[in-house]
Amino acid sequence: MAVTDVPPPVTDRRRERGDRTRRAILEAAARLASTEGLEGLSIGRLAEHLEISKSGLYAHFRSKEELQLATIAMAAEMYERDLIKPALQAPPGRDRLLRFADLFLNYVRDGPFPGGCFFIASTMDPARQRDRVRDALAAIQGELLGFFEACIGEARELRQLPNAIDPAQLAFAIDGALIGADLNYLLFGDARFLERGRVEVRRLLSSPGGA
Amino acid sequence: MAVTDVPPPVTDRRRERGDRTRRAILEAAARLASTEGLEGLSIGRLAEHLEISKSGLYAHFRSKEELQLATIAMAAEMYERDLIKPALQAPPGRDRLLRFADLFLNYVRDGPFPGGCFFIASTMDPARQRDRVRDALAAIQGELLGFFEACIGEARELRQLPNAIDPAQLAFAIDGALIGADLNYLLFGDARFLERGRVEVRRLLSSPGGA
DNA sequence: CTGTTATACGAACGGTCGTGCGAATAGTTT
DNA sequence: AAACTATTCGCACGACCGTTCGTATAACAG
Repeated sequence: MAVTDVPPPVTDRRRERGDRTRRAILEAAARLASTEGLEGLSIGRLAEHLEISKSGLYAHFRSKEELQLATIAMAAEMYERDLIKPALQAPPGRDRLLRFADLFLNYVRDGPFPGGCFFIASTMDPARQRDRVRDALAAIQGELLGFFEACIGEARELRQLPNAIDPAQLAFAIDGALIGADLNYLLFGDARFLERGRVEVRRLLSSPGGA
Repeated sequence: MAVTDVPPPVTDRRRERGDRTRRAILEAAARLASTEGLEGLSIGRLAEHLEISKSGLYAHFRSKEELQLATIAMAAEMYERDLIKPALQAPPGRDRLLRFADLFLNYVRDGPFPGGCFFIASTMDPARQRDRVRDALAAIQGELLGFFEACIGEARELRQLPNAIDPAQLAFAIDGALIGADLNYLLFGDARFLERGRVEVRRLLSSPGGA
């Protein structure tokens, strides 16, 4: 049966162009969605911003929900590339977590998303009422909390944190400090809140206070 | 000049009906805006939900922005009545702050706003790009942080907290715990995150760990 | 009663939304 | 060169958006 299962001899270089524009669309969509929201992001404005036609853009997605899901996936890819991977260069445990927090807080101010953290903005978006959007966002937030907990577990093994702490609770506290920094920074336009987030994460990870 | 400056002898009871419907509109608007967002809240749907005509509703406001601002004011009034005033019944200092946190977290789950905390949702809303909306939200968030700091100051005078702590930093941390509880609860639909918020606030206010 | 005024309504406006379709274009393969 | 196909476009649709306006209603004043 699988006589011609050899993949169509790599010939299809015809799809390259489409993939490139698709990526360009999604990067602009992610940027725009951080300020306009996933639901408020309109296909017309996005097309205008990219200087292509509305239908030419729309041809890449079967519906607005698909565009939203693809935008979330693109944003996740960007966070992976810009924050997670660099943080993994730091030694495990507390150092890695501190590195991530610093990278994140700088990303809020100088990163590609003018509306602060893309995922915090999306979590509060009306689009979260679509089940598939909610599931996608929850999966990513779950991975983030898992990453925090993993670092905390490593820190505990390295005796950087007392054994008594609850990793899930501490991960929640760190997450809250980062979210609070993002929100207050956006609302007041005052970078001191980013510094408060930095300080708070360090305080949470300095063992004496402990669990 | 002011011969007839005596205010029209209180006669105007004619405005009573309008004020009542205006309040009804704004309460429904605040509820709806917590899920649809301040910008996504449409006049048509709001009118349909209230079973009045679109123009009848619109007559109460000169523009959508005015509706948004009035909705924010109504929500602030509700928070004042349901959270701040009751919290002030508790003794000053740590007790008052803990009482507020508990009230807030219950409000997220059982309060009149199906989309969690109205103000957290609104802060991430595209409507924040309107200057007057942003200013109104920032003023309220500023008052909240101020309330936290005041309680922390009282707690310090009552020797419930060490003198070394930074009230602004601690207020920021408490705010972050509450925001994180709201966000994660909405995203995962898991009430354990509300409990994590409760625990975190208590941990932050138990002096030993301190600043 | 008549007159006044606050309140609500119906209908319509110009625009933009998401979405579909058939034709034109461009790039690759024979 | 011709044939094929991925990509893009122009155009149109029905629905809803915020907003305006003229009109009806209903409560009060005199």
